[in-house]
Amino acid sequence: MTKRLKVAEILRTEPLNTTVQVKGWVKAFRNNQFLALNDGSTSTNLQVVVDFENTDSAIIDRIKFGAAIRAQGTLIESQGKGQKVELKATEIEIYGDCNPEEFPLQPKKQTLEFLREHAHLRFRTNTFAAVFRLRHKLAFAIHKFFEDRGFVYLHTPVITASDAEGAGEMFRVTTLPMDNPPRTESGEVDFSQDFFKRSTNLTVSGQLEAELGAMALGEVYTFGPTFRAENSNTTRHLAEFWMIEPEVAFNDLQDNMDLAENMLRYVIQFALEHCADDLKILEDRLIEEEKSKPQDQRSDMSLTEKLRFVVENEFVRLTYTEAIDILKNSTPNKKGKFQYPVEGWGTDLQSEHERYLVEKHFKKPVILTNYPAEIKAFYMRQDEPKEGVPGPTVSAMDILFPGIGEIVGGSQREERYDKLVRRMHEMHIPEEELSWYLDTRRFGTCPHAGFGLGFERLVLFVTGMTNIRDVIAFPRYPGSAEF
RNA sequence: GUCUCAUUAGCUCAGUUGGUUAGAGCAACGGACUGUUAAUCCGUAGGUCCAAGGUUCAAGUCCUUGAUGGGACGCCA
Repeated sequence: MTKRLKVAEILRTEPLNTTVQVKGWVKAFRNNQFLALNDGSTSTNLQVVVDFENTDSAIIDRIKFGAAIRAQGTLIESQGKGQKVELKATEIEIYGDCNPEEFPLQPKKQTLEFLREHAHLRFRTNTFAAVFRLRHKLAFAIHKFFEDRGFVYLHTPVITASDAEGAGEMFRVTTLPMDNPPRTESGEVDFSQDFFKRSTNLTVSGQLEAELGAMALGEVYTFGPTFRAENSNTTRHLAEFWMIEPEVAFNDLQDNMDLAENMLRYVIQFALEHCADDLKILEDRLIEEEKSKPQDQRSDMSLTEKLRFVVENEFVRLTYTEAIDILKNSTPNKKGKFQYPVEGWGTDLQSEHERYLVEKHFKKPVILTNYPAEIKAFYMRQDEPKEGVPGPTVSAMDILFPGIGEIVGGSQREERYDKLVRRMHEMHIPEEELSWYLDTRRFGTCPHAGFGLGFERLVLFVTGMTNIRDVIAFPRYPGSAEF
């Protein structure tokens, strides 16, 4: 019995003149003879040469695009150009037929929009196979990065009772009957009769729980699904996405920036080292896609050049106040080219402003820090007043990437109990609901910092895909929860 | 949620100022060829022109409403 080998292993070890067995799916069948076989282990296909004169024609007829087959024979040096080795098949077995008249995919270019509507089949295309192998490697690289640095992977709950985090609209979790829920005397839904005896939601962030872990384990991170019920319809938002949230005791804002920047550079470097084949597929796809764009809208770097550039160059770090100055004096602002003119200090930056800073002014990733307290979350550490800064700021940081915008959002946390509680009152956040969170500040509080990284946004950047719905297997967004 | 563009064959798209029988490339199918690599050559089949209403002698084409999809913006990761 010949052991089955994966295509990736065959191409790596090239066991010439031995009998090998492969199993996979037909990607092409030319000339009744040349079968391109892919088993998912690599983007490269194995050429299987079928002896059509000595193979049952009933079998030959069933070798169709998409069919699952087994092939066995001798691995030889390729007699043709285009590949080093090929399998001279003596046995072909069909596991699963694939009727070309019914199969939605075709051996030709298909648009991402079409494939999105057939998301259950799109793994079978070169592009999506490459995207999902890369997604896996990036997830692995993130775990390795933190493991190598002594972090503890903390699993924070998916169902939470807190609705005070303020990160966005939440999906409610309940087992109460929707048509006739129990009501209190005042007529409100009586959640004390619900499964958890209180109102619960899907988590919008594991940060607050991660902070609890960091207060004893020192360095923790979360990596799990996160849910936002915002009605966001963009190429960079999902209702269900995966987020990585490190939280580190005794780190300040500078440490936090270093950690985020090192992590991003590490995982991108990891992809460059371990996913060259898949990156090549995606790079070629991008070049092909950009051919239809006018010259001035094409990127001046290829995908891998862009990734190398990020790995080799330090991110630019500047404060919100400095960014406002640059934007105020920028050519587009003076010429009235911004849809939202930069008027003064204190308002949030629009995405056109972020894009200008990253893509035009600095032309590299940018870390913006020390935002106005007004526009940021309650738990961010309040800065000391500083000359030249018009209002109170917090030790926040956002990392902006070209083409993606905000990929990381984080801060040094407010560890001072009094200041934190005062801020919660100002922002009308009920203290009693977060008493467990405030306990961290009451018992052995310490400076600490953390951030959230949107995993799909990272995958977007590394794969060069442009719609976030194409880097998660089964995307959830307003009006869509298919599959 | 707002704005905007689109919807014609399995896919990607043409379709003129409203006018006879709606076209192409690719894919599929049949055949030829048999060392191909986006194979090639010959042939065949394939249409509720998104839906409903309206204008008109006449609507794929114009108008209204809706559905679906793309993009931009806002919210953010």
